[in-house]
Amino acid sequence: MAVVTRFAPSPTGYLHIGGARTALYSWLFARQQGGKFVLRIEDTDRERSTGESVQAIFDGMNWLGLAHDEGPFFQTQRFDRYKEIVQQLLDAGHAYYCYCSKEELDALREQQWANKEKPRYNGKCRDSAEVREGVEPVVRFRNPLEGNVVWQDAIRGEISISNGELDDLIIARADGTPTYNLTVVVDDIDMGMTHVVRGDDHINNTPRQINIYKALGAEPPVFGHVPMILGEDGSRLSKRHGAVGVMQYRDDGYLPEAVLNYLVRLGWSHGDQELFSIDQMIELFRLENVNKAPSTFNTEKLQWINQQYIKSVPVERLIEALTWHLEQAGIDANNGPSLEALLPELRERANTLVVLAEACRMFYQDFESFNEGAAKKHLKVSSAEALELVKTKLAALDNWEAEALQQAVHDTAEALEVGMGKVGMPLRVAVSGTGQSPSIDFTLAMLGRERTLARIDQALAYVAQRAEQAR
RNA sequence: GUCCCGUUCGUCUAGAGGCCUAGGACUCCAGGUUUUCAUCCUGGCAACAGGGGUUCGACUCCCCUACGGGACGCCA
Repeated sequence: MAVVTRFAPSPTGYLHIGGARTALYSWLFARQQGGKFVLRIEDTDRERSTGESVQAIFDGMNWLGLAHDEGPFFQTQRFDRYKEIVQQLLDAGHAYYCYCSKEELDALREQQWANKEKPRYNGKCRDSAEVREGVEPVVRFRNPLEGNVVWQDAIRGEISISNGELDDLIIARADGTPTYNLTVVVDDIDMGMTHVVRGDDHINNTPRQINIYKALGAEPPVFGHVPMILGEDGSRLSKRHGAVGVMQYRDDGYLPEAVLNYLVRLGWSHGDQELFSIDQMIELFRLENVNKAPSTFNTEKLQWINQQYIKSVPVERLIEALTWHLEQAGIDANNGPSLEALLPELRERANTLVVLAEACRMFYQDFESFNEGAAKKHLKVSSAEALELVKTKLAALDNWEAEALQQAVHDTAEALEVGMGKVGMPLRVAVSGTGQSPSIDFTLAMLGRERTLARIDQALAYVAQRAEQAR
């Protein structure tokens, strides 16, 4: 039978990192098995579901490249189908009407809690529903009283829960709308789901759902419950931890392939391997190798992985991803050297695209002032001689190429009988403004003659001003 | 409280009874390369939650305890 998996978030917020990992695992499994990956939006809670959240989920999945084969399906568009199933369960005696009020139920829960019992519905309407005029009843599922529900979890192994722990859950609200545990089962049956990979907060729902499958005469799918992801401080991931929506990682300069690689390794591994291409993930991923314990998110490792990708991804791909950041930073990449020429050097020294975009800035924009620390250290009054001489030598060059440029700097140091640092660093600060750049020959070559000479003049003016002040 | 699940360096993890003097990666520290920054290279610090069993032998199997998490909604 062909494998079908799904990702079924409820649109009550952005796509967070834990959901993204669950989606990735589900997607990888489907791809590996040559199956289908379905996207379903579980929006039956109309109070909390929003259109923005739906869009945020689409954006996140799209950015990560986790394409679905079917859907997106919206549960709110399938209410007729759920009603049909509720009626079917009612007719077969697997469900019944319950007239207990919310107040009664609250009181019951409170009492049970006080008695140190597990709060459960007491089954008051299970056998003899006392019809109350003017009260719209809810529909409850008639859960078996005896026995255990046992399943082989693809990640956790065998899990067993006694039916005695379960109560008769509500499958349709008083207003007739269906609830989660029903819709999820109906959808997974209708959509032919063979494997359900989801967060382990659903472990406790699984036995209830299995009972519904049985009542409907359907075979339950294979379940795999993935552990949650904890925030950096070891507590539950929340907004407090900053970047929790996946799109935030784009904004912060991460490549989606790096995020995916980080995510796949968070809770899963293949020996000592750290870096996986998408194809390798698809080939090597195994649900049974997913860890059972929750894992803690670690930005430093994500950054390291991101850096590995920035260094190794094809340059066209890097440009594609970087373009958005250049725009955000207000940098016009047409106003200078080609990114194809520039990036091979710059990519070695950036761990995010934000940092990379900033490193590009000096090649496309002039600056008004020098970094204070760098200028103080390297644009000294005594640096003027070296700057003057190197400017003269550079200006005299016929061809503006790395080798000749390097030679000019070298000759200057030799002529003045000083170390390379005495010439290179003032020059670097002069052209970059910050004191940080790739090798000086490459930097000058990319910058071009005109900009280089103009910036040396700017630095000379600064030094002169400094000399003036010193007097 | 009840039930379910989990527990190897600070973090992500390897480990399927002898291969473990517990390996790799990130971070950190110390060196080296680099005129800067970064990359890169070398080396170092650092863990089997605790207690009982089972076994010739336990990180690996079983039990208990502790700790952590989850669930217990007319939320999903």
